[in-house]
Amino acid sequence: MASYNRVILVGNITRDIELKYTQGGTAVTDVGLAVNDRRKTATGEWIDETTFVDVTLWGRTAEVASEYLGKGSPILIEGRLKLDTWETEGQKRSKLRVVCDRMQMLSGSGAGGGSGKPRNEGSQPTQQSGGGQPSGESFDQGGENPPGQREAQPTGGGAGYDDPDIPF
Amino acid sequence: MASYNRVILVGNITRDIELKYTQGGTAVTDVGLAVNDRRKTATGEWIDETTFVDVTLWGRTAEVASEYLGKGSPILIEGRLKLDTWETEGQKRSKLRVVCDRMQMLSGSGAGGGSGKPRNEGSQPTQQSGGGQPSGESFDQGGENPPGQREAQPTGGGAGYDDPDIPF
Amino acid sequence: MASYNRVILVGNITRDIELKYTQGGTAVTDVGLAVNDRRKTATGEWIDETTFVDVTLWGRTAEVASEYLGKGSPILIEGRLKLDTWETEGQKRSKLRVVCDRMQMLSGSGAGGGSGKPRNEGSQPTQQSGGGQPSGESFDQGGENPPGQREAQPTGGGAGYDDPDIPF
Amino acid sequence: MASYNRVILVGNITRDIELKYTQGGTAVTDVGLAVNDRRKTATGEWIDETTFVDVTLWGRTAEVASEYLGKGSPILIEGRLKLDTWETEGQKRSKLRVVCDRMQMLSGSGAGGGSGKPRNEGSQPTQQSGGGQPSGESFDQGGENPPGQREAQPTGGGAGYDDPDIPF
DNA sequence: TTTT
DNA sequence: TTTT
Repeated sequence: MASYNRVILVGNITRDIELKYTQGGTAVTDVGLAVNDRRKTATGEWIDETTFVDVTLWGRTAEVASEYLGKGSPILIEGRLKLDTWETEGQKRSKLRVVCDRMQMLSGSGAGGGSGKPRNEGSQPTQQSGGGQPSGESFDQGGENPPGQREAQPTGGGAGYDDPDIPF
Repeated sequence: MASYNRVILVGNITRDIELKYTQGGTAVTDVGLAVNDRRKTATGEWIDETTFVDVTLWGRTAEVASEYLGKGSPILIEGRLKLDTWETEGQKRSKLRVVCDRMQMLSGSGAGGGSGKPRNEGSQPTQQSGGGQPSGESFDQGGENPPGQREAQPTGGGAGYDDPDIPF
Repeated sequence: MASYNRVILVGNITRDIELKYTQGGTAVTDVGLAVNDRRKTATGEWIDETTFVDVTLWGRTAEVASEYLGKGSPILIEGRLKLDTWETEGQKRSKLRVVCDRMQMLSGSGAGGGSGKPRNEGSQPTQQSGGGQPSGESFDQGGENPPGQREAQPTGGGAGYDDPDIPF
Repeated sequence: MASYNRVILVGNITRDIELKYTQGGTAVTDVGLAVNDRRKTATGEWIDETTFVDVTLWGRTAEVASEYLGKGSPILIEGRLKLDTWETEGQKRSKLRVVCDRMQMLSGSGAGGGSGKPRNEGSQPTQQSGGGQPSGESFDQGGENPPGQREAQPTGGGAGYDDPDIPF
């Protein structure tokens, strides 16, 4: 019954970012991430092993990514594993991906493909971006907040499960 | 400029939970956590090393903890390191603690000190509890949500930084 | 160039554990893990979403798992994502899995399907088990060790990349 | 009984690195890390909160850090919390620190204070460095290794718990 | 292909 | 005691 699901990756984006919007107006994008690992074989050689992962960004995080990041950009992703399942020609298929809860750009200011100037239109720059998902109802009754809340960007709307644009 | 701050601990609660409320009505509690580690010394002996950490829970998470958990209860905590600083007798002091973003009870159903029946009054049982901090404004404009949002318990209010009850 | 790859999961084992040995004598097993998550839909309902992941355990960790764990057992896994790739009928296929670096049993002493008595033959009980992979050469020149090393179970041999039993 | 202890930090080094060696010849260093976080206050302002943490690096990781990193260098640290305890003037004191299991430089090649050319003498460059602690005895019986072992730098010796140079 |  |  206990459960926990956390993935933390640092890697490079493998293709330019295509921002989409759900019917409901929520930004989404599927970022390809290459995570390189060096490890030693039995014979003592170092091999490079790359893990390619698809990472789904939602809401403001998706928008920020599409503005500031592109192919090659280094990022840190915090998210969770998610199993997509579908059927093709009567065949059940499934695929693990990562749904991003938090994204952190890692390119130094000045490095290409990274932070600094927006790629597309202007917008308030966001180096660290979390929570593409609106957290539903809030019980905030007085303009007060406990301290310590993470940078949870307001998201630009939301889309229901029945949204035809959402592939999962 | 890049930054990331994540702590994940599994351990046992070292003392019963004292729920407090800030002036603004937000629940808070400081949970003592003992994390045991076994490691081998130079001489090949196994030693048990315990790390004691104070973990701050906010909002609904704090309430859930005080209802269902007590001394000895095993839990998983996801949070971040936070440096408290203060002055005593002209001396600057500081202390690292963990601020909890997510709490997961680990006691099996039926085990003492854990989940199952509430310790105090009734309430909707919550096995996994995240986000004691209200996420501020929501831009949710139409009852739609992107899928994939974590179980973010509604919090019972909020308290500002100037809240005298909040020790940090 | 920077990279990091970390997965932390808590879930339940979905099938009994089949221990295998590589030609070189290393224990391996592929554990099915079900990670349950509750999240809220757009309409405010709670849905249960389960992520099924295959987790590869090596060496002593695999042996410990096969001795003490079975279908239903709750465990915590620390590992990394790994992309398996192969070809079937001229079709490139790939699949993400998790390779376990560390395993932690979560069943309370007394709970079924968990720690406590070995499932099969006897062996020194190991609650937390890490590092199925021998770390290769050691430069340890004096029988001394820095403190703080994690419980790295001795592994039962090793198998090279060319080992025909290893599927990746 | 179950336990887990994991810390993952990205931040900037706050002071130049002083490499020390234990009596046994193991390299050690205590790195100051500043982890910056932005969060929103009750009144909607963004505040910057910095968490200062001491991180202990051992063995090859310590050496690599002292060669390639300095004040300001961005790094990712994977480690565990450790409670140091001591007594001053009859007063029990304690302090949480992080013991590093893995270090990843994050400065782009070319960025100052980071990777690229060694700071001091030459050495094989190591971007990602893990495991300052020798893993103790190995049961490797045939020169074979299972695949998938992480880049575990050979460590430069080891030091026992009774080593007077080791402050914990 | 699945666990609580 | 502090970094960007």
